[in-house]
Amino acid sequence: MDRDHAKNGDSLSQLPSGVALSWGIVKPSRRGPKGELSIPKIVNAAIEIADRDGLAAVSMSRVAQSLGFTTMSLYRYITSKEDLLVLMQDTICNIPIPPEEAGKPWREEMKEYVWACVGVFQKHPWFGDIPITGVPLTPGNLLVIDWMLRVMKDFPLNDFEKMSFVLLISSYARSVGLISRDMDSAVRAGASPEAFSGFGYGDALRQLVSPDRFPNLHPLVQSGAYTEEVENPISNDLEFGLERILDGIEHYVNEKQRLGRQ
Amino acid sequence: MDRDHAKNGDSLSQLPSGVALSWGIVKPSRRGPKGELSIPKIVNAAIEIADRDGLAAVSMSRVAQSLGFTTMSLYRYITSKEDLLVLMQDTICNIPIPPEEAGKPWREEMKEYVWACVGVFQKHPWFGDIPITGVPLTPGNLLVIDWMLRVMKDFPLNDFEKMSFVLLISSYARSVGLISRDMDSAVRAGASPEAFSGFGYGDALRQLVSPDRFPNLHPLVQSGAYTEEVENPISNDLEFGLERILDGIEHYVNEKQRLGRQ
DNA sequence: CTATACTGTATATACAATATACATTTACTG
DNA sequence: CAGTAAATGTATATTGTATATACAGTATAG
Repeated sequence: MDRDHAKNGDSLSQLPSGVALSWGIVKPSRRGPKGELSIPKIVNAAIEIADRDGLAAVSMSRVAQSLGFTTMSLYRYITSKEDLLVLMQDTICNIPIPPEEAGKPWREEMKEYVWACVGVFQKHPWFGDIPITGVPLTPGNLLVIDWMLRVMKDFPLNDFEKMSFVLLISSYARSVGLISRDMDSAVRAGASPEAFSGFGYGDALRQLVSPDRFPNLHPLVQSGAYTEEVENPISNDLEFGLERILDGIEHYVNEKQRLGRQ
Repeated sequence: MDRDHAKNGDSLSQLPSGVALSWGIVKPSRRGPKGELSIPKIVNAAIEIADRDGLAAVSMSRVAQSLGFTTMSLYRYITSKEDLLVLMQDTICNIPIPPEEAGKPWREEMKEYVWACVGVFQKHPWFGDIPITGVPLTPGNLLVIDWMLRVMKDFPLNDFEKMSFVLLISSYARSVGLISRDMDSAVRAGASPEAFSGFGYGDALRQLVSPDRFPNLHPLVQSGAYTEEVENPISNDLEFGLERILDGIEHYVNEKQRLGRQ
């Protein structure tokens, strides 16, 4: 038991400090004044600033200032700015997970997941600016993975196949989220009345993308299809890609089931 | 023609300055001393630094220093650090594109593309740290898109469907590239002999991921499948996902062809 | 030849993250 | 209850960042 305890303490303390904080691992303080600040207060203040002015606006001094404290006071709660970013990320990823429902089609639920992720990107455009450092380790992220595993509970697949699908879907969700976000911000920026037809870089590309150097891209640039100057609402575009991925998953599961039966 | 000229200048100069530079758009200097520096020299120096010490190590002063010039000299060639990042990105994306080959299966070629992208991430791990600001606009990126359109030349699809597929494949390539990169760096970091079995965060997660809060993830964490402590080489994992996407594309193309024939 | 435009540089500004030392406040221990 | 240990928030300083500005030198066009 002693060894167990030591081992436990060790393996937990080997976690990146931000990850440890996200799990609520803090050494309890027995003496000294009660902290006036708190990690949630700091994280929420940072999120508010990022929502309003972007991730670049989140500096330790700005966060502290918005709370009425000095810059260095924050370092009594987190060890570095990196911690803060981890905590911000985990906080906004904590989306409500729909309760298990008996006959719900798995395709619907995976779509629900992707659009929920996109929603996070739209609510918090800075989300995509936080670099991914590795495998998800924080509780908010893991709850979402747990959800996706629940969806695939009855698939005739092993754990690794399921994890591959989680990876596939979540990668696509991130991509879609980033694109949606950029689209949103472009719309917000180009909402001025005259900026409609000549907006974007279509004209410039039409000069630069020559038919000899870019034989296959050239017609798409000329027609304006590349720069989306013509119909084709992007939401359909992203849904379209998702349907292809789900088709691919479905095909694999069916094939596996077929092989299992015979 | 006058108006044309004016319009041309306008639309080109509306491009982000880094993008303009990537197309070689610079106002030619007629007087004054010849520049000792040049954009390629600056960009290559920056790439070297990033390759060696990561993107964070690329500062204007460090780049200038490595070239034997002062920080501010760089601003005679680029307008901001953002330009430099755009140029770095475009430079390393300029991968050799295989010549068109008659009977080559499209699936093979798409895989070739994805692994080529992954190669870029492995050669230049900082690639994934450069945020994507929007639609690709620089020549290196567009050449790759041209390649993918070439692969789909004979697909019975319209331009938008093809662009959707380009988006789908390139998004996945980026995801795979990021993961491969992180894997590589983890291997490099954990290559020390004792770091094999206890390496990573498996032990910590086994304590934190409780069966009641994470009913579906719990068994994967316990078995070590989640933290990859057990077999399952990730290269197969990523190939696996790609095959699913290609299955989804194939399924769609077949369906479309079938509908077209009847 | 000279005015012009361009080069590289020196200096300065305004931030950034964070290390360190300190006064203050609290609560556990004897 | 007293005293000590620990924790908090702050002030200050260090180092590093991007970049604005002004300037001295240089090569070219007229």
